[in-house]
Amino acid sequence: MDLSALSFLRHIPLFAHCTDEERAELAAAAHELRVAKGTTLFRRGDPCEGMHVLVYGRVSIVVASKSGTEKVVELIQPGQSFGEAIMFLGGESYPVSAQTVEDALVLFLPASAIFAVLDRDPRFARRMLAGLSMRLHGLLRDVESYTLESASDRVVTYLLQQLGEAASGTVTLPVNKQLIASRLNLTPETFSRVLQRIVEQCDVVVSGREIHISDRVRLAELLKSA
Amino acid sequence: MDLSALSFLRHIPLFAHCTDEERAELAAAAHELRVAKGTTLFRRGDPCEGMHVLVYGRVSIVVASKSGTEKVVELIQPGQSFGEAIMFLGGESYPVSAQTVEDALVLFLPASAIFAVLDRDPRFARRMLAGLSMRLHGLLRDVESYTLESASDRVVTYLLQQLGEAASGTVTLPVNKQLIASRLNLTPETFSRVLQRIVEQCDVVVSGREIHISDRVRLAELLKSA
DNA sequence: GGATTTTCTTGATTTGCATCATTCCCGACG
DNA sequence: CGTCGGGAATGATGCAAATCAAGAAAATCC
Repeated sequence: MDLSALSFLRHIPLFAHCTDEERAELAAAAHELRVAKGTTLFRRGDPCEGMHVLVYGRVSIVVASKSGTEKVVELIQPGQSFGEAIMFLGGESYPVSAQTVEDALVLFLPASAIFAVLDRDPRFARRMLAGLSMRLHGLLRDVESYTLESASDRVVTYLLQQLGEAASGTVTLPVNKQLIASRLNLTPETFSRVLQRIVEQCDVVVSGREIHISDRVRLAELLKSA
Repeated sequence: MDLSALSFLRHIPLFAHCTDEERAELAAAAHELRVAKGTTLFRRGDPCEGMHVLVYGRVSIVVASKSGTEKVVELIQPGQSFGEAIMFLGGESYPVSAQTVEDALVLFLPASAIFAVLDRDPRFARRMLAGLSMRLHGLLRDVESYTLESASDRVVTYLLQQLGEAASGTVTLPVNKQLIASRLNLTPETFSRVLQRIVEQCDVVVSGREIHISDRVRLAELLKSA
């Protein structure tokens, strides 16, 4: 158990620059969770006693309104950590729920272990601060797109972002379209229609979760019309 | 200059538990900015070389879309810090702009000074992590309300939050209604109409920026109808 | 391989909020 | 004192996206 956790940690950006002893210490305290698709790792209101790191699989972070509707606020990819922020607040319970979208391997790191390393290694503290800052930055971008971009702008922005720097290429949606739609704060219906419009106007081809973009610039044109 | 900065820092939560030497060190490096209402402290794209702390006055953090519309993402109150997150990312430029809404006094703390203290005091690192986490939590709540609450729910939620625990009382809007509306992601017109409906249905009285709420529960009722 | 469930698409209709356009209010200031 | 100007209220209209309602297409299961 600890052995594999140890080797995983080495490949997680947040822990990549830790010393071997630090990683060993963390690995010793870690719990490996091998969980099936659809498992809830924690739900809103649960006490938070540590942080999670996703090794493989996908995890969705969702908020639920009292009217029952759920919304994906974040899709966690392998290598990403989640739940740190609540841990640092101390004594707070989770404001969101986390569930696996596929079979997954998750490491759970107890708060005590993290704090122990944190107190003794300022470089780890810096990395942690940078990690939280990046998360914050991401959420800010989300707020920005939710509040002042239109539905189709959000889809285009998302595709361009997934495409990265490349002028053309194929974007593979990490999860099914419903979840992507929720992540972009639109209904599956709207997402479908927007995608269709993009296909018509920007010679983009969609087959299943694969989206082939032949010209990045052509796609970006759609944003200008605003 | 340094003398007053020193005494200010003692009253800022983030620095309240620092040692006197640490605060002295920070104060020595700090710049005091006394700025008039309407001053831009930084704008999107500017390089980030440190963090800001608001001593008095109000500061609005805004994002701007390419179509020219601006949106308030956060209203900074005295005692709050802002701009740390970008500092920790290192070498990034601001994704938002900050401007004063009233005459204000702002402390600017260069990154080097913060990092110096950070590297030597793990307790300060923890406080900083907690601070960022709280910010993150706040943004998450914003995302939640933008995406799954209606306009009137957002207003009610805001009022209840400002009211705090009290069963009744007066909420004073920190800035004018246009900015509050923007902060809640609605137009001034809609804000006005929603307020009016609240006045009619929940015996709430509005006079200028003062909002008298006679019964918290009565106000909260409006949320249930969803 | 066919049946059943889930996911995705497509169409018709509704609606909440923005937008546009006035008007009203109140403090500032000559 | 009047008038000017930004902030706020109110009314009429438009529109983007949600909702409702079926189908079509995949994926999953026996």
